[in-house]
Amino acid sequence: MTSYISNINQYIKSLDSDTLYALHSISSEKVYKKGEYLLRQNEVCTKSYLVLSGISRKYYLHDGKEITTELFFENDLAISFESYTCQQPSMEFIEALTDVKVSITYYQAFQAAKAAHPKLVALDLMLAEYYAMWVEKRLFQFHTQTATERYLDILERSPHIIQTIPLTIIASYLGISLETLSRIRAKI
Amino acid sequence: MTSYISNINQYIKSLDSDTLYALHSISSEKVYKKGEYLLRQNEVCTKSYLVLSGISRKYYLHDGKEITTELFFENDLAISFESYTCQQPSMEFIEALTDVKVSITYYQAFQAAKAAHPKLVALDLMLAEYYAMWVEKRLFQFHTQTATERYLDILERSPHIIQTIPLTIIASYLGISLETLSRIRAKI
DNA sequence: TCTACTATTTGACCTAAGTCAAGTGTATTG
DNA sequence: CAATACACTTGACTTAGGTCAAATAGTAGA
Repeated sequence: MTSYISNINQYIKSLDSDTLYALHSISSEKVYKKGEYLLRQNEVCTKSYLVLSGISRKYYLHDGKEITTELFFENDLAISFESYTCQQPSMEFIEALTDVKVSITYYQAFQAAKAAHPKLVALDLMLAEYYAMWVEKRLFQFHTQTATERYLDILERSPHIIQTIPLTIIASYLGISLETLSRIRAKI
Repeated sequence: MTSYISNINQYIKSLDSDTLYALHSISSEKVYKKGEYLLRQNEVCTKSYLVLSGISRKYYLHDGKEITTELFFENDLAISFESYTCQQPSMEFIEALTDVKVSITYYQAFQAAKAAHPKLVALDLMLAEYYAMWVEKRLFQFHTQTATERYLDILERSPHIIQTIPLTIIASYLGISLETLSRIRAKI
């Protein structure tokens, strides 16, 4: 599954220049300042954001607490999946944790491009498959790993996360309280 | 998201007869007896199973315990998603909980059909999107609901599950121990 | 019907993680 | 520099749910 991203990249590289041009022509760059929102709750996610630089996160509120569902780094595609797919109001927020440069593509424009360039449908499929596998893996981790194991996993796989992001957000991404995360860190 | 299934069904109905025929011509029916396996761990999920009748489940083993990840009823598409998508060995088993009649479509045949009938790529995309939203929702429930709430949710939404399926399996689907489920039931 | 299983319940105790509250440290800014 | 805020830690206590073990149902076959 990890290699699936390289599949996607290979597929993009293999696209004819006509299709690639169609894709580029509907994308535009934008910079969000740290703390700004790319998407707010109840808004419809009408755009996808390909992160060019910086870090952002997706979260929702539950009982007044923030539950971080995804962290977006360079080359990640930041959307609220259900809101984007169904073009319905989003439960989730997407927030810039640092200054973030993104390439924006509107849902409608991409749909039109898919109609004109069928190869983009296959690309969309690969992206949806990748996301489904990613969520499956996250669910799997919550079932099989303790909080400590999940923390160590991040620490090993993506140490840059720990350096850059406040512990409150890491804790909420790990599905634990800030205090518990602090204790886990003290033990190690 | 619930309505997304009807989107998919509408889309299937809207397909031209040529595409529909291509789809039907690569599918075949089969019956699995209660207790038989549609897929075993380490096998590659080379087929998709559209459940026509009966119930089956998908699970994996962790520390000797079975973790049920999905229950399949009539009209559900039973696959091990990552194994099917990447054509890699599966972590998961798919087991018939009752006698199950399925419509089988081979991965390779479906890929070929997609190449010949581009509208099937869009169908595949919708199915992947639906699954991604389904897994997202399940993750969301594990984050926001207690075991009792999750049980009540099933009880309300799909009471037939509780009647037909042994509690051990329901407990493992809810992510709790059999004993805890029994206590939850005693309280209500 | 009796036996042997399997399914479910109940009890006693344990543990990971949450909650509330009170620190300490470290920025940032007026 | 003081002051306010933010980031993190630590302590004391609570709780949901797990584990192990034993007791009851149910149920299918000899």
